[in-house]
Amino acid sequence: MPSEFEKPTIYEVAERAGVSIASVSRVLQNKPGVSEATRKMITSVMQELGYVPSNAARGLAGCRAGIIGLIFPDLDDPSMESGHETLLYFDEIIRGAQRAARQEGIAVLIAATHSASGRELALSIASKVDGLVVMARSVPEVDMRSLATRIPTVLLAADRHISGVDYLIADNEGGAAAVTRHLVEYHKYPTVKFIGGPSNSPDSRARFRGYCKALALANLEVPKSPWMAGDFTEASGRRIAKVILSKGSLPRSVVVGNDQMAFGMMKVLISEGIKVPQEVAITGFDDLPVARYLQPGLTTVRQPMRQLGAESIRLLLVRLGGATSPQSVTLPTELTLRQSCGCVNDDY
Amino acid sequence: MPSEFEKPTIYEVAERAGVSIASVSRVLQNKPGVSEATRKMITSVMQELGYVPSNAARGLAGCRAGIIGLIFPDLDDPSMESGHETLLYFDEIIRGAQRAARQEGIAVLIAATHSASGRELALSIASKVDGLVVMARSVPEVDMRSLATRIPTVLLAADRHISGVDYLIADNEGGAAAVTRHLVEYHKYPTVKFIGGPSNSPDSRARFRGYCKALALANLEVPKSPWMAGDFTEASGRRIAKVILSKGSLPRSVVVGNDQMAFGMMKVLISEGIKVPQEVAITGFDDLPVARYLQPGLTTVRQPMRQLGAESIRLLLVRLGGATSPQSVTLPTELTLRQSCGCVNDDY
DNA sequence: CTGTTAGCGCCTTCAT
DNA sequence: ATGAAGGCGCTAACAG
Repeated sequence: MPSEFEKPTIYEVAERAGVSIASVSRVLQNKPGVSEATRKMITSVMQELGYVPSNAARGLAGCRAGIIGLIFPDLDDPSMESGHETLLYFDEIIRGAQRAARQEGIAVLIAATHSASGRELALSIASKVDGLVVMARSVPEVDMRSLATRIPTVLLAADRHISGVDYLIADNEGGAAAVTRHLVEYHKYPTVKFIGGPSNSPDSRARFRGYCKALALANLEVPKSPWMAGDFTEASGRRIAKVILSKGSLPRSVVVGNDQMAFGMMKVLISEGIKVPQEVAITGFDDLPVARYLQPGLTTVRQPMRQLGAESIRLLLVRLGGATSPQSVTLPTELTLRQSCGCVNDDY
Repeated sequence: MPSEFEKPTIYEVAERAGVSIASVSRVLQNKPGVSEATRKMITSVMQELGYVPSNAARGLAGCRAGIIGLIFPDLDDPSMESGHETLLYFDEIIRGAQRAARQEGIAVLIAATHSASGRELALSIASKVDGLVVMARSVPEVDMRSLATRIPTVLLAADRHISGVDYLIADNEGGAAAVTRHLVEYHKYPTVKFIGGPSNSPDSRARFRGYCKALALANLEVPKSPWMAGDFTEASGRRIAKVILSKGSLPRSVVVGNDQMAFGMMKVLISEGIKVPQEVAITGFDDLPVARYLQPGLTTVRQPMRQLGAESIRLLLVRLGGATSPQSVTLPTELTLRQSCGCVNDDY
């Protein structure tokens, strides 16, 4: 404990102000029961001393820690040439959460669960925070269940398997249905294939459902399962594109489960001389920042990532405020037309 | 306190194990003085109860909170069409820090200082963490000074004005010199202009210095100040490009202070029919993920953002471990050649 | 309106 | 090797 950093305590403030710690505490929390005079007096002493209440002590004394934990899977695929790709999506959510939290005066703790460590990390985090926002697939379901009994939790983009937690999801089904319909009805492409993500991803499954619904609505044949599937990484998109190329014939259009895979596919296809969208139309899902910079611009479904983050905090606060029953919220998605679907839309 | 969430305490564990809390505490910290038998016994009881020590209590009892705070400026410019742009840079640093922290078993609290709030937020954060990593320009220097006396701090990308804190910087000067030299010596462009960022940005200043050094080394005329300057946003890059266009004549090449401004400039120039790099060569600084997706790919200087994040944690831990004197570390940057400088490098 | 007094959960001597 | 007791800084009843 090499601490040259001596922080003043509530006692010093009280003594210096000639009052009891109770009054100081009251002032700290803007509670009634203090005369305006002494309140001012105390306030000024706090300023003078540069007093900052110890969060630990507060937490212990029964109050909240004033911290919310965000848990995300650490999806970074070391096989990727640059580790950048997976970040964007979560980072946007984190940013949204961070801002909402700050408005409420509470801090945000972030934690990425390295594949294995799930349980351990989650518990360690849980002991430091008042509530948890957990991204689907970052904590094994068993552990999630036990976690949820210890601490208020909001699950992001997850299926509703666990009771007693709040759920927050983007309208994957609707979004996927919208792009599919666009391809089918507007562009009238003869074939529209679907490329899924990990089979255990609720997002991927919901998007596939939306795709199927759109097909059914157009009286087209509805497949039982995705045409092909990757793992939501750009690398898997590249792999899939190569498999497709080796098949000889190309589908006229393909709805890809997320942007990253769509990136990978487009790269490979274009580098092999295939024209996008003239020969194959491609759409993504998420609307990552990069989507608009691609050549051609990627038509995709925009997830309200910031809002997801912000809303998750709101839900948690409601819960912490003593909410009766957990909620389940779905945020809308939005079809974003660029050029990769065949539209001539100019994005700039 | 609508808490149906009952967490077991060290007392429950002790009672259930038929020992005193002291022993439990010893086990918790892997301290000697406990027989192997009781140690096992206690451990199993903890498992059984799903016991997790309260971080607040620990903090209070003199130990550390096990949390490090990251403070960044919330640069999001509402005037930008999409708020994405500013994120990438910080997010990478955060990611790096987050990982390094997790390896050390400590958590990371992130906070973005909304323009005004600086001081307040910083203090609130400071009470929750053991140490602080602060990005330049996120906290006013006065406040930073007082903060630094209360809590161990690492300053990122900041000038060394404050004593008693650690400094961590990327080699901006060297990087800028390297691109400039590339333009001058390799491409032999007759003119090489420099576009700066905010005048109060240490990064911007250092990069300008590097640019000047390279010019001097080539016996070229060295300007007193940047040719023009923006505020590091894409929007300011667009504005600058328009100004340049209105001048009539274009410089053959320009070293831009960061990637975002370079993006903005390229967009405008290209949309006005100017050929990059045939008519104007452009380089950036940072190597944001998007840089490689642009047409043409942006030649830039790569900052080791992840490493910056990781290293900042390491420095802080050294300090928390009772380091004698604060350090000052500079991480190398790397010239990344793509097409916007005139190279024919194929990045895929 | 103000002060007193218990704890909160854990760590840490000091005894045993 | 183990247990008992005090205290960390603060909040939350209670008394005055």
